[in-house]
Amino acid sequence: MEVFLKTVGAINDETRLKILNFIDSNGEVCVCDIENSFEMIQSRISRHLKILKDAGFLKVDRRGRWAYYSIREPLDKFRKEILQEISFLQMQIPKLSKGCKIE
Amino acid sequence: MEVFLKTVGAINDETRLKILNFIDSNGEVCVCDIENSFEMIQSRISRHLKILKDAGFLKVDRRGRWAYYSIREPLDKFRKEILQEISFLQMQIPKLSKGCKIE
DNA sequence: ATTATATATCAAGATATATTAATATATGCT
DNA sequence: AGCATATATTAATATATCTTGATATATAAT
Repeated sequence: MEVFLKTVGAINDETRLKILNFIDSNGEVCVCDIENSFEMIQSRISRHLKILKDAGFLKVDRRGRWAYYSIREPLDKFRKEILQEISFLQMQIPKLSKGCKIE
Repeated sequence: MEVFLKTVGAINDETRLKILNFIDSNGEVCVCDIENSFEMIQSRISRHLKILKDAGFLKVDRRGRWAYYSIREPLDKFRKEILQEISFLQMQIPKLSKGCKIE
C-alpha cells in the first residue's frame, strides 16, 4: 500500500510527468541538462528527481561531478504501463539543451 | 494530461483505494452501506465517491432514494490495470454491512 | 588551499487536498 | 403537508505538497 501510494504520488504532478517523459524520450540525461532544458531552478528539479527515483521510476548513476538519471531497468509491468500511458499524453516537453558548463 | 492527473489523483489516497477495492470486491453497493461498513461520516464517503466517479472509475445508478455505485463498464485498459494492481495490495477492507434503515 | 561547478537538502511561505460539521436537496411514507 | 431517510454540497479547519531561496556537500581544476 505504502509503495503503491508512493508510486502513484510520484506521477500525480505535472512537472514530474514532464520530467519523466523527458527522460523516457531522451534516455540518460544529467541534472544540469534537465535543469537547463526545463528552465527551472536546480532545487526544484533535484527534488522531483528524488521523488521519481524513490518511487522506482528512475535510477541515478554518479560519474565525476555529474549525476545521470535514466529510467530504471528492469521496470515492472505496472510502471511500464504508466510510462506508456504518459507517452500517449503527447505532452509538450522541452527539447534537450545542454546545461553543464564543462563537459 | 488533465484527465490523467485526475485519474491518478483519485487513487492517490488510502481511503479511496479502500473504497474502490471494496466496490470492486462487492459489486454494486449503495452509499449507506459503504458509510456503514467503513464507519465514516456520510459527507466524507460522498466526497470520495464523487472523486472516484469523476475520475472514471465508478458509475452511479440512482434508484428510489438510494444511490448505487459500481465499477464503470466498460473500463479502459489503464484503469483495469490500476484496479488489478490495487487488488494485489491485499488491503484490509471492511466486510459489507448494510446501513440503510429501510430496504 | 581556493575557487567554480554540480547536486542535494532544509526552512518558510504558498497552494492544494482532506476532514468535519452544518446545510441543502430529493425521495418516500403517513 | 409534514417527517424521516438518503445523498450532495458548502464552509472552516487541518494536513500535505510544491516552490523558492539559502545553505551544505562533493568533485574537479588552478
